Amino acid sequence: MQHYEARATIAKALGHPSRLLILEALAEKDMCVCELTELVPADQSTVSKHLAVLKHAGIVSVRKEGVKTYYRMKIQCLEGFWKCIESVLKQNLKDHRVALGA
Amino acid sequence: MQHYEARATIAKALGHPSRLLILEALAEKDMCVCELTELVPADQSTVSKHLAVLKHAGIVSVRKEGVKTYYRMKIQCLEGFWKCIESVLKQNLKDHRVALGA
DNA sequence: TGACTTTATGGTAATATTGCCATAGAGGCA
DNA sequence: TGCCTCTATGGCAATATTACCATAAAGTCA
Repeated sequence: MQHYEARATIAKALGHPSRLLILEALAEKDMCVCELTELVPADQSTVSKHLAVLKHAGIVSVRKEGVKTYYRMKIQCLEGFWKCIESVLKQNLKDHRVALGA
Repeated sequence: MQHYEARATIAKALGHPSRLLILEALAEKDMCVCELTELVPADQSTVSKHLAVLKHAGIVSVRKEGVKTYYRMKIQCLEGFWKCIESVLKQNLKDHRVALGA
């Protein structure tokens, strides 16, 4: 059962809109907390805590540069995953409309 | 931001060990609640609620057969995703050990 | 009909998550 | 040194999640 705990930790870390927004930004390039704070509609302390969650799950890594802290995306699995998920959900919608005769 | 809400709903649904156990079982074959209840170390009502979460996220579909309710996996994205995640995490561990000179 | 099985749901308590404020610590620079 | 920026953390209140129990609804079958 603890095999699933590790996976659940990853999934839970992905389970918040702000964190997904952060991850999509980090997929482009490393960013410091100050940049991410401008991006995310939330307090700096809140962003910092979201980043701690992602760090704890092993999804991002941290690098200090002077007074700034840069976060870096550590996994490349997300884009493909969401693409797969969304194509399935879109197909389901289509099937549903057909089933309704619409 | 609501684009991320939909994804977060999916991720949150994956964010519980019991639900991951259920999904791995459903990846093999459709199963009724009674079968899943034997599998998961939790009350039948708890399993039923976990299934409702998965259903709401669009990850599984439902089919009634007499008195039984069968759940079916609707997405095929999970196995590849976890494989990707775990290979990355494993590589990180390896790198970490090398960095320590172990 | 009555007994039984299967499933879902309301109630409720325990726990976890979230978000903001206030603040502390660390680095950079005049 | 003094002041600024950047970041993390403790505190706390609001909200969400989880799990169990009890129970109701629906199907099956004698």
